[in-house]
Amino acid sequence: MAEHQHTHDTKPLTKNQRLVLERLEKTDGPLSAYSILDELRDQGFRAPLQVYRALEKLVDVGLVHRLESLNAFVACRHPSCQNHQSIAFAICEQCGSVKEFSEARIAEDLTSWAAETGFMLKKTTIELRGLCKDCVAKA
Amino acid sequence: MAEHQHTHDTKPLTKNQRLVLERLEKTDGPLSAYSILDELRDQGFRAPLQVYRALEKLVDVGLVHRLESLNAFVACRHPSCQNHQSIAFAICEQCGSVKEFSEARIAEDLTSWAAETGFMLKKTTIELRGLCKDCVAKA
DNA sequence: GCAATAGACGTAATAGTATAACATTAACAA
DNA sequence: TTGTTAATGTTATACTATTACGTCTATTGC
Repeated sequence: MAEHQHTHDTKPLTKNQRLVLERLEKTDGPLSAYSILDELRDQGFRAPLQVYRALEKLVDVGLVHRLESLNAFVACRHPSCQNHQSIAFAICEQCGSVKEFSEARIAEDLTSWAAETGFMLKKTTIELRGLCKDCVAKA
Repeated sequence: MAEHQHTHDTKPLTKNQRLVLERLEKTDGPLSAYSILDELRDQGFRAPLQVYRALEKLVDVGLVHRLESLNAFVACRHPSCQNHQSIAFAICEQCGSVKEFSEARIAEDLTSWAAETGFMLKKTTIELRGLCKDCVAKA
């Protein structure tokens, strides 16, 4: 399924992929596939599959990340994301903001755990839930 | 069958909670809420909410974990799980097995990231996808 | 040029996951 | 008993995702 080879990916985005990506990039936070669909009806989107197909490609090439714990998607905010094996997300339960980060030590720890265990690691999902700095300050 | 001991869990499980937990404990792998429902129809289960309500409580007290990337649930295999802030799961994409583990260093890394960032961490989701040792050997 | 092919797209239908809303029953204290 | 709370039962619905199939278009090979 998902090959993380977007360094070699030169093919341009299709129209639908571009529309979905632009919608995500304009939004400061995660969007569900169906809310993307609703926001793209004016551009001719009619069915979920148009969104899901675009998302699949965008996630493949690393321009979009899927947040498993939210069933939602965010545009990648990381300049040239391809070197980070282990991307993590901090999701604020108050304001919904999502902060993407990448810690080398965490990636190393998971890699060494996999090596010790004999697990062939393909992909990691790391999602933190809590309150962002701003929302902590307000509380 | 061993009794689980949770520090903050004094109330005994209700009938539905016990049935759902037993079903998960008998199964070597994750189950979706709806497959639990199907398997408990003989015990009188009729509607998804009976399963979801039981699962919510079981997850709360730590007897069951939710796998976000699978929309599925597993019984906790960890003796006295309450001390592990950062539980992680390695999911085999070939055979579906799930290995639960807990690495102190990862928890420390995430905690220190949160401290530096001002993020008030409530819960972490760490899910690894790949091939387990056995499936790598077979390939 | 012109099939043949492959990929993106459109559309309808359906499968799978989760919760809202409300009625009923059980447990139990005043 | 009666009032209260928690758990349960039930129906309906919302939300998320995929299957199946048909069309269109761009490219490839002849």
